[in-house]
Amino acid sequence: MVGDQAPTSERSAPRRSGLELNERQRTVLRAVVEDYVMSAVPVGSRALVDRYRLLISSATVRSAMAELEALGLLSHPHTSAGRVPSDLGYRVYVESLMHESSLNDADQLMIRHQFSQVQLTSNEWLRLAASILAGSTRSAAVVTPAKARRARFGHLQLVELGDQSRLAVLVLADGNVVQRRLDHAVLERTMAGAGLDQAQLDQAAATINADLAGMSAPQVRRRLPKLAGLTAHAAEVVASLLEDADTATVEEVFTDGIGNVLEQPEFAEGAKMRGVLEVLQRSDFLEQLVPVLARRGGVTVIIGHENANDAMHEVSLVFAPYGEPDRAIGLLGVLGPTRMPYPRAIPTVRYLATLMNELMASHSGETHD
Amino acid sequence: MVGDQAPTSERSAPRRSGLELNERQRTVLRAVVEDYVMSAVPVGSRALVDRYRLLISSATVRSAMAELEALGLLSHPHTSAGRVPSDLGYRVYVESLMHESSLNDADQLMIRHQFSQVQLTSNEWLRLAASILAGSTRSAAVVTPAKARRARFGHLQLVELGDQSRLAVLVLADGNVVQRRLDHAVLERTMAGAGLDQAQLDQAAATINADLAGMSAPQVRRRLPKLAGLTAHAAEVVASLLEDADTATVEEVFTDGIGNVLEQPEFAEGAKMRGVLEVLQRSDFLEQLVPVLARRGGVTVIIGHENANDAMHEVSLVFAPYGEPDRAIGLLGVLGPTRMPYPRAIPTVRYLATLMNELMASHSGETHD
DNA sequence: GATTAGCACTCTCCCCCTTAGAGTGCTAAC
DNA sequence: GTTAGCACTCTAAGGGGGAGAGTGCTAATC
Repeated sequence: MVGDQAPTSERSAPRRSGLELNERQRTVLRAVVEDYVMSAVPVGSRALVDRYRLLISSATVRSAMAELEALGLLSHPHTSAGRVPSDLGYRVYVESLMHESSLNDADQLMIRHQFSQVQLTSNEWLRLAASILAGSTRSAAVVTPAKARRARFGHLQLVELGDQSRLAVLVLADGNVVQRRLDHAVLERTMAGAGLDQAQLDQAAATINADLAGMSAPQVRRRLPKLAGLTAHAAEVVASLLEDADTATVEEVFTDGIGNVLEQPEFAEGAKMRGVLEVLQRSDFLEQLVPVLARRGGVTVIIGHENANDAMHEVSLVFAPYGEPDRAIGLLGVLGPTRMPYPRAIPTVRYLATLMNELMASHSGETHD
Repeated sequence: MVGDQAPTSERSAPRRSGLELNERQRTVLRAVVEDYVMSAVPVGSRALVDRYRLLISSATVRSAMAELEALGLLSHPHTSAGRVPSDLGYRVYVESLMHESSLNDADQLMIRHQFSQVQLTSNEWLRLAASILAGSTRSAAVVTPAKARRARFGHLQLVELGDQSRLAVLVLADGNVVQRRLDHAVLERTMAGAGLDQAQLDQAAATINADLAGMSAPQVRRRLPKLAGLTAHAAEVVASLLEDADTATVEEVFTDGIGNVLEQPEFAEGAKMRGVLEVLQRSDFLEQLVPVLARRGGVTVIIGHENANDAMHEVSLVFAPYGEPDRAIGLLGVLGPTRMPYPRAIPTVRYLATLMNELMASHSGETHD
């Protein structure tokens, strides 16, 4: 179920055996995590008893804490400071201690309302989703557009713009649209100087639309030798566009709320955030995450060192795929310090993923329609 | 030349009279700025003499510094620290002290080479431009897509996708492409349940293409009552898309190198960057900047408090418009601490703006072709 | 008359020390 | 098993006290 060679080593359940916690340990761990998430200050036994009205003494809490530390769930910044959850501690909390509720109705309504006010452009959805995620979790939000794993031909349109420039607009089977201006020097050469009008372009496009329906880039390539003239040239462009779509790292990533993270004490020195930002912007990090998360489905939480990428060792990701498995898949989620309000983030991410699914379904055509 | 009600109060020349600096003052100011830009440490008279081999004593430098301070060009963090340039000091430096060279040939070649390796998609250009700007100036780069001030109809295509969903693809006169899925419930109602095939869609699109050529949103609106059926519905969609394009804040802003800025000592505490990021992402800040910069042309430098936006008081912008004045205008530039390497940033921004112009021109069709 | 050497003065930065306080771990009593 | 008590540890905060960098002024110099 969990890929072995996955780029991230997240786990979905506390699979280590000796991790049966007794009720007291569970209570203490839960309280430590929740207190630390709120306050960002290492939490001591005394404070815990006071704040959570535990009906036991601080000494008892201390011994429970010592046990939890031995299990690797808590750690000690130094001898005489309070306890801090380890990555594993958060993991156990997320898996089995957290009170996870679905998003309350008021929030759901508010979110739906915001979506209803926006035009039906998918980019606007993505931006809005990022904005809502960021605002609601006080973390950084990341949303990638849904795209098919392998781009397939949908529909081509060749447009003669007023001033002799030409544009190829390719609608992919997954509904995304890519475009490219045509180098008209090349075009004219192809046509041996013959003038091109819209009718000719339309005809070429029609031929191609009939010929290449549903094809992937390699399939179009194989078809190329059978074509000639303008049609061949256009098919060449189609192949190239499909290849671009295949190889492109997730093209546009919508982020929001990076400032939220910069405000967290963990990232008070801004330089710490640098590596994270770079990984997010430049590398194929998200691209690699897509198939992993898609396979798992639902919300995946990746905590600190569970992330194989070094730059991400101090942050947690709460992500979910959205879209239709074999059609177009995108990712959305939040990124923040490991000290993240998981009970808030997880339902929010889950809700937004289902919402995006709904939106995509209702506006992209149910197949049984 | 400089707009009075412009959202930013940048100036293009040191217009205050009593600002005739003598040669010594100029030398000292230049040295202070350059030293401070490099080191980020307030610079003292002694260090200046040593490092810049000035053939005068530190006492002389001190008196020159005192004069510059009286003029408001330098300031004193505290009694016994070195001098730091004020915003005005940087302004004078940029206007009349800086040795501005154009970008050296090697860099130019390197940049061109990178562009030549990228497919002819305008989004890729923008991303690449941001990446180059960020890397080359060690600041944050911002690039907005070129778009027309007022969107005009270019070419409409209605696509029947395989699964009964329909897509309107509108090519604007400025070459940008916007799309919208059509709500087929509405469509079916319009057509009174009649099935729609691609031929009908093509015909409607053809009618509209002939009818609406070059129109802006209000013009299309006025034309609406004269249309009926599918054509009217499509024209309605066109109008709505044009209005979206008009009112949209700059949709996608490509940024890169935010981490560069977070590394600067000025922004060591990450929270300082928060306001800047928010202004950049959320507000219509850049949108408002477009007409101002377009009117001025060339590279505009906005230093610290010259920026009317409070959040931007600790950063400088070096920006230039690109594109064709009456067609489609975009912005590109860098954002960093006021302590910015202007002599590097300005030529780089200028070069990239001209390069983008070239790219747009060569791929969008010269009108005399 | 501009420039410079000399000097007193100021202020930050850093190091060190001390103290207060929070928190622990252990032990013995309950 | 739980708890009170206590000694111990470690940090964080505050307070000198130089050291050093830098200034501004004045008087001497070119």
